[in-house]
Amino acid sequence: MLSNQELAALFERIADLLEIKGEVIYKTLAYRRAAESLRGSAEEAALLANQNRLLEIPAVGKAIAEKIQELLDTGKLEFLVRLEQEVPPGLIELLQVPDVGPKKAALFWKQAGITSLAELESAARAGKLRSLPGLGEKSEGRILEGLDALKRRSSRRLLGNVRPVALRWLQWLRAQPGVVQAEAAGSLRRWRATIGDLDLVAASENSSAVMAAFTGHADVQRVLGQGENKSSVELKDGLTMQLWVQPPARFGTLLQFVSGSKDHNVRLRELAQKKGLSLSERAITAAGGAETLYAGEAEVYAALGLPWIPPELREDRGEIQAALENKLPHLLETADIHADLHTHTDWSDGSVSLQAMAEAALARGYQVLAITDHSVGLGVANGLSVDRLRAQRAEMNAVQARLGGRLRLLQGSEVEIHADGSLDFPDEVLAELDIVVASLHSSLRQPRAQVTERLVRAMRNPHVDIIGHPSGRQMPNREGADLDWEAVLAAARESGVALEINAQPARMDLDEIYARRAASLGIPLAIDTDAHEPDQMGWMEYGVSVARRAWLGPAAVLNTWPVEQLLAWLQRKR
DNA sequence: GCCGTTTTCGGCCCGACTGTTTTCAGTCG
Repeated sequence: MLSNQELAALFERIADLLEIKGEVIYKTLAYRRAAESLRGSAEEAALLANQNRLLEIPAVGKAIAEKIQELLDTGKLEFLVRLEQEVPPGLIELLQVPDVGPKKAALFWKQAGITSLAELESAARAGKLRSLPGLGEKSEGRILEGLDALKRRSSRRLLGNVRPVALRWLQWLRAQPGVVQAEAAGSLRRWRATIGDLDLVAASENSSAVMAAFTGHADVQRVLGQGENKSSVELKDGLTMQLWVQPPARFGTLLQFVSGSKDHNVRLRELAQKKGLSLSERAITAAGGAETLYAGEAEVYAALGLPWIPPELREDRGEIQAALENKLPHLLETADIHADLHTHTDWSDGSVSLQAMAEAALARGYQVLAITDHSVGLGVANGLSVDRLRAQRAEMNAVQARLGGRLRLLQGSEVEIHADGSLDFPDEVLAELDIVVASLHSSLRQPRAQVTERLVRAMRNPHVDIIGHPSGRQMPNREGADLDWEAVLAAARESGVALEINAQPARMDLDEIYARRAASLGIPLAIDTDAHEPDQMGWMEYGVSVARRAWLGPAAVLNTWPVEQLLAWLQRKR
């Protein structure tokens, strides 16, 4: 059974091959849009196909729907098989090289017989590229540098790793002479879980001085490009970074443009066009050619008849339509959170005492803290036996007595879900706890039916309150379990269990797609840091960002609820 | 290939930067 992600990858592949083949650009664009739309859809195409509803997927029309159906029915696609006979699939990897696009890939193939990265590299080293039409020595050199960069470059990086770097650069940028204003934009501003390049924007009347300081910065390894409005560098650790500069009067359109996403911007520009306007990073231009400049981003949206759209929503997942109808959601904010329901102490694999975690929660202004150390089955994490669990309750009571009414402690467990779906503690032990988070940590690679049934069985245990990091993914390397999400969500709704948005930057699990779908089904969500030390409680903002990208407001999230309501919910099945 | 109260046919975002091309094509975001 092909997942939406797998289908999307196949349509991207088709788009790449068509582009190299020289197909009209709008056809390849249609495949890419369909792929992106599948990625953003929580409803599995397989399910929609059964209900004859494939055409409901945005950007999927008759031709692509038929191809999805064929892929689901047969696991193959005749159209793609033929395409791969026409265009060598090895050419697709050439597109990863900076400065190599479909036209050059086709040129290398047709005029030099190159069909792989290895062949491209040996041709470049032998000086055979410079004689191709439209290329010279410099192009050949850039391609060699690009091949090197490709080897150094790891995949996308975690938001949690890049964000601190970005904030330091922003501080540096704001301190440069002539810089009036600066922001981090791009996927960082949209809080995507992973980041490719880092995009910074600045307002200045003296862009060349700012650009010179940027490209001359001590951390820069290599300058990839330098102009008046835009420069691009590779840092010593391999991260690539862009800086865009416009005068302060144009900062609004610049910030809007660089924040993306690309698809959001395309939609916005189409909307502008319908109004007879042309939107760019420099201005909004009327049909007659008269420019209007915008210093602020909200005014750009206003000029198009829209309320300001929070960056987290700018993924072309219906936000422009919602804005047009004045139906944008009121989004959750970190300040709405006053509980963390999944944390660890030195009773298991956390690094500090229960008392220290409680103080950290107080320092954040929380009203509720759940301590959920691991259960005995997770031996590597020093999981608690039943005896130790009961001993921990005694310590918790003592700490609670010292805290008085300032913070409500909940004794919980992050209880292992065994490979068969049974739990690591017997029911009578779970019944003693204030809160139970059940999680998968092992045997994540079980077949779909098995791992789904396992999770469903755990949810049906009447003592389970929350499913922790439901997919089990760990970015960038470990994929989540191959779950049948519709079955998981149906079981969650039926059993009254909440699903976690785990805020660890490497997890961010549920992701925004399934969090949005879960909330639309009325399933409560819990945003938890899974902190193993006090500082990690600061990860809450990453969890909140997932919720915002999922269009969630405070009401959808357990840890914003008034304490009495939360406690009542925890008692719901007892 | 998709899509539509300005269209079921004829559109489909816009500009910066680079290299090679003497006026522009390719790539990128």
